[in-house]
Amino acid sequence: MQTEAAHFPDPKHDHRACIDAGIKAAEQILEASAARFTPDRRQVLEILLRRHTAVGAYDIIDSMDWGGRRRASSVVYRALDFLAEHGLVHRLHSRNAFVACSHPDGEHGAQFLICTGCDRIAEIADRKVERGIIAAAEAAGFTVRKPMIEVEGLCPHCAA
Amino acid sequence: MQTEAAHFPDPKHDHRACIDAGIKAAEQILEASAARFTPDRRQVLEILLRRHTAVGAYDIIDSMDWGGRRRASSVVYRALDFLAEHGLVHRLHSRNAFVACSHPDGEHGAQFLICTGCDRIAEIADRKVERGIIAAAEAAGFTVRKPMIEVEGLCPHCAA
DNA sequence: AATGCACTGTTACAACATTACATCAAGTGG
DNA sequence: CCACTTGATGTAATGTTGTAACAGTGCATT
Repeated sequence: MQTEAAHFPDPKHDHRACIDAGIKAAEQILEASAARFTPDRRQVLEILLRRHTAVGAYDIIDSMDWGGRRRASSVVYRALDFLAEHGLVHRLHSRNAFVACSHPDGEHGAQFLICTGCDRIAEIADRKVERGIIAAAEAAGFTVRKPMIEVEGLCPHCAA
Repeated sequence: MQTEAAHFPDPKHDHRACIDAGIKAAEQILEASAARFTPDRRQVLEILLRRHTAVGAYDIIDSMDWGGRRRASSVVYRALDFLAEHGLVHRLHSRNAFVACSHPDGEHGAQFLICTGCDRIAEIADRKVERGIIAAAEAAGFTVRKPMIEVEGLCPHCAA
């Protein structure tokens, strides 16, 4: 895997297109592993794709269109677990919230840049950072399984 | 600041000494900033120092000696907020739990190695990792304010 | 038709965290 | 000594996030 360029899209980018791309990618990935893309799962992913921010589970519930009838939180947590297993969403521990994966290509570690100005998230996958962590851990005899890196700060638009 | 060696102490180390050292360091730091080291605050810090693991707030409450009378959770959260402000404890977001700082020397970023075998935590402060994160963020035009790095894996004793 | 399986829906609850407000104790200036 | 301020404590109530357990449903397979 290459190092991916981090990406804070212009606030006025073609958002419809990036939602469609995310859904399409999900369809392919799920079809490839014979997993079902049910209406709840699709809707949860769409809600996350509609924003470039992290969204709390209960916020997702509020956004679900269930024809007036509100469902229990477990419905959404189940969909999120499923999507996370397939690498389509990530959990942001520092916010207790979830974000759509910006490059859903199977399992991958990731680092998140979280703008405290506009709440938007950029996901990067910098191999150098990952290697640095692994090296520092090894120096302590520690075997890395799952690095979690979440960085708060200001995106280019908010810093300006 | 130098890069600090990560540290998973031998399970049989002189634990009494490392608690005393932590308390003593806290006394100095708090005296220096004219902050009060009240009994609740001292006891919370001691409970965290007694373990090398992250401890949940309600677990701390259960461990407090209040002479039989249980206090409300806010008492402990207040003490934790205070200790965190003074750099004496850190919050582990991936666990919703708290850990005593292993080198309380004023403000510092930190990375945590979390053993999923024995739950013990090692805190490291690797400048190279920190610089790597900052560099990767800068490449996206992102200004780093507060990096959070928590790595799950296996400590030397559990890997063996 | 019977079976098995993945998914759905609901209740109840566990775990984590904050707000609001009353009270208390120590220090300060009158 | 008293009134006042400030920081800390005590408590109840509530808010937020996440799971466990179990019944039901739809559908493909045998």
